[in-house]
Amino acid sequence: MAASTTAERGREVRRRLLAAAVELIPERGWTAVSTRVLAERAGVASGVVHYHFASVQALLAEAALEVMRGLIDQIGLALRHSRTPGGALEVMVGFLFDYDGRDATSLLFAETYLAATRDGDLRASLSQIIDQFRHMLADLLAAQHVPAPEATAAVLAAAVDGIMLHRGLGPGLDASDVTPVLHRLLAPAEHARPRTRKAGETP
Amino acid sequence: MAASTTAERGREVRRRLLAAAVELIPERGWTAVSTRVLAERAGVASGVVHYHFASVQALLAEAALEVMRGLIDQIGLALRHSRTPGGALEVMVGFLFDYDGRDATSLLFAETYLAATRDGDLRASLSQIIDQFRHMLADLLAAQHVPAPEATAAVLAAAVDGIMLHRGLGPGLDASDVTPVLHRLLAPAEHARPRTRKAGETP
Amino acid sequence: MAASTTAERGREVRRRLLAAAVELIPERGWTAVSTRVLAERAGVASGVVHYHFASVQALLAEAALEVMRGLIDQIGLALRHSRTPGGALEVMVGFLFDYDGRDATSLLFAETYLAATRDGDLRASLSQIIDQFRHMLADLLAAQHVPAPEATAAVLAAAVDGIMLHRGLGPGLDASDVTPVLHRLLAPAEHARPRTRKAGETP
Amino acid sequence: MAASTTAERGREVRRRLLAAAVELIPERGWTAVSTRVLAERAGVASGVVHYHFASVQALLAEAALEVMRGLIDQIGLALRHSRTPGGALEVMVGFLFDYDGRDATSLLFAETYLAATRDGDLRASLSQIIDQFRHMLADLLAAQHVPAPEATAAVLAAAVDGIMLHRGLGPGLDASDVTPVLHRLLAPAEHARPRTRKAGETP
DNA sequence: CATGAATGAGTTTTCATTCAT
DNA sequence: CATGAATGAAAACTCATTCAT
Repeated sequence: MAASTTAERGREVRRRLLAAAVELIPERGWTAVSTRVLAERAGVASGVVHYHFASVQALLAEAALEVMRGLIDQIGLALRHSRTPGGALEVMVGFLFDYDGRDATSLLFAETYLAATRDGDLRASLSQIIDQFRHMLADLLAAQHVPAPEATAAVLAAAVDGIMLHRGLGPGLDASDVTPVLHRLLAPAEHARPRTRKAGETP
Repeated sequence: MAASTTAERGREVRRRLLAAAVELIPERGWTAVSTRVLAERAGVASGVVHYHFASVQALLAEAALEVMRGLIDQIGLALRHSRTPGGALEVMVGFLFDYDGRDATSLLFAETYLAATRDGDLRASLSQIIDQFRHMLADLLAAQHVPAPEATAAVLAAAVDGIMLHRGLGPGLDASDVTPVLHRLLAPAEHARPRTRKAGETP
Repeated sequence: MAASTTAERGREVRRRLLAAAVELIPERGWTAVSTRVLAERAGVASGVVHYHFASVQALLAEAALEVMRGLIDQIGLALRHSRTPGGALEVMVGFLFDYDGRDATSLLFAETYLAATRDGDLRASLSQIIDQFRHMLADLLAAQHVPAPEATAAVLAAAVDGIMLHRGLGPGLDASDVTPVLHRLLAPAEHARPRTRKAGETP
Repeated sequence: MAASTTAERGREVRRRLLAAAVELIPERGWTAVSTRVLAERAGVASGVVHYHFASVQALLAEAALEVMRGLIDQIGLALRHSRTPGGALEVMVGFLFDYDGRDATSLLFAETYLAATRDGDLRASLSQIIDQFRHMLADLLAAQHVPAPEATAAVLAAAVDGIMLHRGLGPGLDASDVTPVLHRLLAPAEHARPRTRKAGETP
């Protein structure tokens, strides 16, 4: 409202296009999102898409990465409040089971993973996001004395994505079943017989 | 050799089309495999595709499912020879790290998972394959006294697919790092009981 | 007429597209010949263009080269009947002034020359045609004892094209004016003081 | 330096646009020079093009004609210093072989010639430039007693452009081969009179 | 069984030009 | 003077599918 300069309206249109992409990628699938539907959904003329973005691919990538960064930041924030490995896992499982594998967000993730296999730039950006998340999670696990925190974080992150993927195929993976099993990934530290660890040792 | 009846040649053409699809899905992506390209790769006339298959989608689905069934049968066979939970896991990790996440087989899996989110029939078939595999793995784990064998099997299967997906993004997930962490998924029965760990043992 | 097999009708459509290109290149200019106008002029559906040709460029190139080869063959044929250098020149000037620099054929030549500067394949093909013509003309001039036949042929061919180009800009280059001047290109043998030349000597 | 009035900055922008056009016509081809690219290259906003020029065509024409006038003036200046027909020709050949037929200047000439066939105004302007050059050259040839000076000038100018055009197709037209042949165009006056040729002299 | 020509709607992208600011 | 967002038509090209042979 208010000012509405030309530049502001331009930015608003750009934002609408990104929002349209976020809706359309899960609805139709990455490769089926066309200039035409994007423009229609955003309520703009078709030429506008390529005025604001170099290509449809670039628009989709920007939109998808924005959402993924947002969600991962959110998870990161929640994780920072957990104080035990079990707590961290509860947070992640909590997010995971907010989605059922066939909802817009899950599909957006899956579509983006796959699109990344065909687009080097997207792959690089996505890879960076995953890396950041893994490091953050690893730091947390390390602080909670989970052994092999880097590898554990990597496996945990991958497992979560895999579960999301499998849940897309149908029911059969309930939080109540999955959670105790995932807990085992962090368990050794607790279950193992206490032993003395030398300073600086990489667990 | 032999007769080469018309019917036989027909089946041969059908087989060639399926083989072409298996090559092209990873190469170009599910939605980018076209009639023309399929016919070219199979060395047949373009009209043939719709003679043998109801649609391109149907052809792709049949081809992909065949490969997936084949690979999963292979894993099942290998699993049957394992006698400990650790052995079973070695088998799965062995298969997983035969592929690097960007090879034809990994891509075929990923493409098929995603295509299944848009195609009900494909989803049903794929879901059935995964289910079968889960049950088989669960039976195996149950026989080896792994607790919660169904859930463990489900998480393990999902984790393997998730790791495959993440490996597609770039390096950073080596078998040597991943394997010990995955072992924990099966471990609790053993770990729960205090035991002495030898020096240098990887937890 | 008669048989009209599918294949025959296909070839006929292809021919019509080439003919349409030959008309449209001079009419609209090389870069302004679009799929749509080609299909319209040929009386076929738009998709047919890319069924028969890899690209519009490829269609235009094939069409233009065909015409150029045809005309140059015609000139070659006529030249073979000339018995003196003057006669050869009359033939070329005769052809040149059949066109006024703004007719379809002249424009097709000019357009093709220019398109060749942007398309490597076309340049190679056109270059070959010009080379052939130069060699043929050089042989003729050599047989008629014109000194430096290769260079003379090259200059003569270039001059003819240059005159065609300039005639496109407006009047001012009449055959009656141009012909005697062009004759000088062949003249030295006559004008020069007779001298003894060794066999095989390149002047 | 100094004032930098609004008007001055306006003229500067105009100049930058013309310079951009001179670069872009050979780079991309006349018809492929777009408003956006022009504005980008000139470092100005896209709307500016239509503020300073009636159309892109008009901008391109003005830019191209300016360059052509400049080059022809340069040649004219050099010609004025020549005192023999041979000297004049050396000047022209010197300019011609400064370019290889595929350089920016040659392409600009070729592009402009062709654009002129589609644009009446451009054709008129270009025609005038060529005419002026022909008259100037003719006067020079007349002063040096070359017969039929007008026609000779016209053929010479056309031949030079034709050679430029042919050189664009590939190698095969070296200055050392072409020059002696072109000399014949002016030669009759000299050659007609018997003379003694020194050994090694290039005819 | 198989062919391959044809269709026509679909795709992404580029464009000159306009106009409110 | 200049900006830069927007328009809508047009570009080349691809596609699954149909069908006469």
